[in-house]
Amino acid sequence: MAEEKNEKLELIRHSTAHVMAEAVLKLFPEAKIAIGPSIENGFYYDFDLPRSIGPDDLEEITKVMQEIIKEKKEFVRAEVSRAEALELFKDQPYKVELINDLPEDAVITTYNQGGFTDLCRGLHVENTGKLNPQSFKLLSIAGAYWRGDESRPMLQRVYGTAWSNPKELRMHLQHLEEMEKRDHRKLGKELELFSLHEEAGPGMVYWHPKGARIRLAIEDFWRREHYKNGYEMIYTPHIGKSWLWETSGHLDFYKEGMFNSMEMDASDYYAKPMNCPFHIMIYNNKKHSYRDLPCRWAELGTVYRYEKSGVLHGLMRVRGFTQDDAHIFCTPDQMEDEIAETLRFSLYMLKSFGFTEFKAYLSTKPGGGKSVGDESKWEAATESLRKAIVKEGLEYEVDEGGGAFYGPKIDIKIKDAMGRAWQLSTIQFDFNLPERFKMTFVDQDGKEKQPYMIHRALLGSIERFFGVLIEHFGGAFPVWLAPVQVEVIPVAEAFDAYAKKITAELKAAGIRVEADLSDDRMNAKIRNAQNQKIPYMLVLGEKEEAEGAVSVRLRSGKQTNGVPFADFMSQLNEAIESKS
RNA sequence: GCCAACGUAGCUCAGGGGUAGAGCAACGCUCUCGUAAAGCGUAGGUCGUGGGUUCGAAUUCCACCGUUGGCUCCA
Repeated sequence: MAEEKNEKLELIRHSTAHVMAEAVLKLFPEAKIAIGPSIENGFYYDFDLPRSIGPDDLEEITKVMQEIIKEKKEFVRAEVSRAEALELFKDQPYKVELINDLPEDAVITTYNQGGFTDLCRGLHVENTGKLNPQSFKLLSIAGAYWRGDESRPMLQRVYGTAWSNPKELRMHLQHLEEMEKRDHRKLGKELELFSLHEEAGPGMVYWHPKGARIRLAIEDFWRREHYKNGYEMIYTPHIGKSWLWETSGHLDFYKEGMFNSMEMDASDYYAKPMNCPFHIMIYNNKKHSYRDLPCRWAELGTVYRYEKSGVLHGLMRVRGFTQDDAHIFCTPDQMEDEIAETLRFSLYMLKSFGFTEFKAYLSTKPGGGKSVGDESKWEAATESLRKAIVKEGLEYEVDEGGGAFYGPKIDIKIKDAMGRAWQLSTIQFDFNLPERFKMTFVDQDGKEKQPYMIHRALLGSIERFFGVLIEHFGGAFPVWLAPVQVEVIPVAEAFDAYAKKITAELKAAGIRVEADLSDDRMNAKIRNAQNQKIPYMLVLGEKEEAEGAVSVRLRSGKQTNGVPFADFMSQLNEAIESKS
């Protein structure tokens, strides 16, 4: 059923793209058209236009599209020879390029909807009348390179969304609005969590007190769990001499991603784009026995990468960020257990933050000699990754040849409350650095051997993870993460003393609590606390003071009056404990 | 880095060649209040930065910086 519906929507979307192309050609007869596929929730079409278009043009295009739809023009499929196709599209250079790139034996098909013919393998709805003029909407215009190639011309891409009826369209637009409301950049401002400052450095995150409280709650939990799971914590510097980056190979392969060097005492220092070389310095500080292994060393390591200006995005893509990094150094026969354990731990951590849907991506050895390390190592490592995924019963996809040159990896993507996928965890083998830094351990047979090195981040970067959390919870963090867990609200100044007493007791119990002693009216105080999405509001007045009780209002609006303070405390602690 | 749009008060936004506007927030005063915004008042801006055009630029033009939507990139 669902699949059938998706297929139908795909036809609608792709057909709408054709209608848009016809409309654009009507308005801009000299336009060159490129490609126009259906995508998730909609479609796009790429055009090479005589001038850049804006929102007003979208309206014009929409009107013309609606007229075309009303004409109920039939989509007619035709098979043509290569010569015919080239003749047909002789004024459309992008189409000509596509035709020339089709394999020898390809069956070339076109779709004609009366007046407009497009090179297309189909399929389409029977006629434009099957589309509803009120159930599509052109959303945005963006630049896109022809065939995604930076060196080719930049085309104008028009994005649209299309549905089978106006109600579905309305629901989708509402969904988009909801996503906008949850945007971490907007909520970060409203809830005073963090800020970015162009004058102080783009892509550098400033954590405000409330954001810092959440971060500390995340980090405390993270450290506790890492110690429980056999990790040691280490700290390493933020900058290092060029020797490190020459040895690691970063200066050869990754220099444009690094901040420029600082020259001091005739040496060049660089801000670290990765923590690995530093962890290796600690490893290489002494000779290791097989008995020492595995070493599991974790660090919330802040790294700096000079990301291109156009890719920065709130907390999701920044230039300075903290990886929840760890490196595992182990013997070949420990590898399989270590990988399985790391994956289990990773899923446990993500589940603790309320994520329930996961998908794994296994990336294997790149072809064409673009990799280091011998074949047998790659095979063994890839197999251990695959086994771990299967053991956890995870759904997974294999990205054949998608691994980095230095080793295979697993990436874990989660789905958030809005159904969007985010890549968080990564577990990667590294066959490059142990070689370059000449890492060894002494095995049972007394011979020096190279350890396996596994690089892993569970949350990814703390900044990005925070951004994902903000959007996942829409700013309404679970109690254990909420920057302010309890807001104490006296109904009038006369009860400030009781409010202070309750606040002090909560604070002494380690609760993140705030009292609103402003001269706002109680209603306004509730509204403010509600807008801050504080999980518990304690309203205190004459009755509560007399009974030593509190009236509890949840951010859901649910309230229970006259709760004995001790009862509230245990209810609160239970909520914190259960991470709900 | 590329294409496009945008940048006005702490925030959200209006204005658009001739003395810079609103709401919220802030501050002061009055009100002492029972579950989503009390009232009055005060203060707050080189209109992103630099340059050009003009008698005069926040407004027009150019360059730069940044943000946003995408593209490319993310060994």
